[in-house]
Amino acid sequence: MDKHFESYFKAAVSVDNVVFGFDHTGLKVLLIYRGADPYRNCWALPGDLISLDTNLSDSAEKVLQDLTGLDQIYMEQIHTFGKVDRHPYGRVFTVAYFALIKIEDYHLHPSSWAEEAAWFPIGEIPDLPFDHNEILAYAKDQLKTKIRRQPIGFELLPKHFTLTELQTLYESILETEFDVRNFRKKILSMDFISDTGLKQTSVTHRPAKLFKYNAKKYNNLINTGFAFDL
Amino acid sequence: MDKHFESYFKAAVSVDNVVFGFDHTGLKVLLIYRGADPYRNCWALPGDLISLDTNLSDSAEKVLQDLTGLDQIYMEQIHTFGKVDRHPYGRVFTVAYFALIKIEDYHLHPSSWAEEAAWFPIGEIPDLPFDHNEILAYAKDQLKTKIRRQPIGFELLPKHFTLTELQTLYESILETEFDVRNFRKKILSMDFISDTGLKQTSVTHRPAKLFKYNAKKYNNLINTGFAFDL
DNA sequence: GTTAATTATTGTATTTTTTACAATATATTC
DNA sequence: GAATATATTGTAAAAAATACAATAATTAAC
Repeated sequence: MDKHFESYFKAAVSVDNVVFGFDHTGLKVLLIYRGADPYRNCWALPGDLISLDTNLSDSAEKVLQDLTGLDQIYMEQIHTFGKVDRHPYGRVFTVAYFALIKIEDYHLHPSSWAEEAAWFPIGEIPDLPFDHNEILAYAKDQLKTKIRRQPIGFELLPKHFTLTELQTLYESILETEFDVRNFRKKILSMDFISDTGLKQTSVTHRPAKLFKYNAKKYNNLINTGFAFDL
Repeated sequence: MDKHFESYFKAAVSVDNVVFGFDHTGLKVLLIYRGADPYRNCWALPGDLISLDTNLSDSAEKVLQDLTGLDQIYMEQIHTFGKVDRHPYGRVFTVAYFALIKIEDYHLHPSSWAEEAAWFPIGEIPDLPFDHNEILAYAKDQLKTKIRRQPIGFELLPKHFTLTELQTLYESILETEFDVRNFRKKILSMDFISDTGLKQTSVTHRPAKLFKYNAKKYNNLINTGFAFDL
């Protein structure tokens, strides 16, 4: 390698995950309380510097795995942020991912770099270090766009869910309202949500039917030119 | 800074641009003939390592500016590629952008790192170094998705264009066909393509009306909830 | 066990959008 | 002016989106 190249190999790259969860109170983001410098003792997005011997996507998955202990999580790269001064220790580019998890599956697994982890309602995010507020805003925007065109909303719900829960999810994320009858007609006509035959229990009113998302049926559909759109 | 961090600051980051152009023969990509190692004397995507003192987006714009001499080009970050072994000189992450340019505005401005630059039809791309074929495939896919939902097709056409040219552009990129009457009805009903009052000259048949894209009208529309969709 | 309270479920008519389809118009060249 | 080439336009049918409210199933309270 030419001597000329050396000056370029002085950057670091990190991954930052925007982990979304959802419950009856609305959309939530998982933040960690930093236990190490820089910005020790701040709430921040879970993220980490990438080791030179780890692939980019593996790094993002590892951060999430360490944090949640969960496997097979829906994850997608959204954007890379690279302003010169975004990190106090030097030139650090960060690749942001968003992840969708079923909040009920989550149990606290703070990593070496996190003293604590907690869900924050999307409307009550504190000031975050680095450019994490910007990253989060970008991720929220992407989620809104993506959830309308791809069947990823189900990643945020329990395996079995009611149509009311599904509608509430969409209304909450898209910040809009749907007519109950029309929403159900549309969702069911897509034919990849199937009735489980089960019903809610322990509710104090008429129990709703439980449905599940059928990924196989969806995949068959898109091969025939179908496009999910809400 | 803790000694612990030093091992992370040994990566480089580059930008690679997928520059699309369009003429009556179809969609094209701008490749450069590398004049420097590694992969000297290969056709490749135009790109460059990022200096530590340059913002990410500025780097991407500079590569394009050096190459084309053009300003105010439509550009968008698409994805970051970071496999461990993608670069022979060390750990290099690359942030890919796509750019859309009006092919007629382009005049050759090879940079220090490019001996030559040329348009390649999208169907006749040679084997490229690094993971550039993968990046290009990703970019093409993104273009297909994006061009249906945002009025970016106009970035590839001359300022004044005929509806036939516009239709051919969409048919070519989306690899589909539209009915002439329905296409025109739909486009014109959107009301942000305006008749210039001009007509084609030097054609050997009935000359077509020339239209132009009205970005101001489009921006007004989206503020009223309108969503472009083709 | 009847009533109240709470949420779940379902249908239809109207409007809007999409689709399918072919004849006429305007220019040039010979 | 006849031939050639592309541009331009309308209408009917089908499909999708919208607007709108009454009935059903469960638990809790009495």
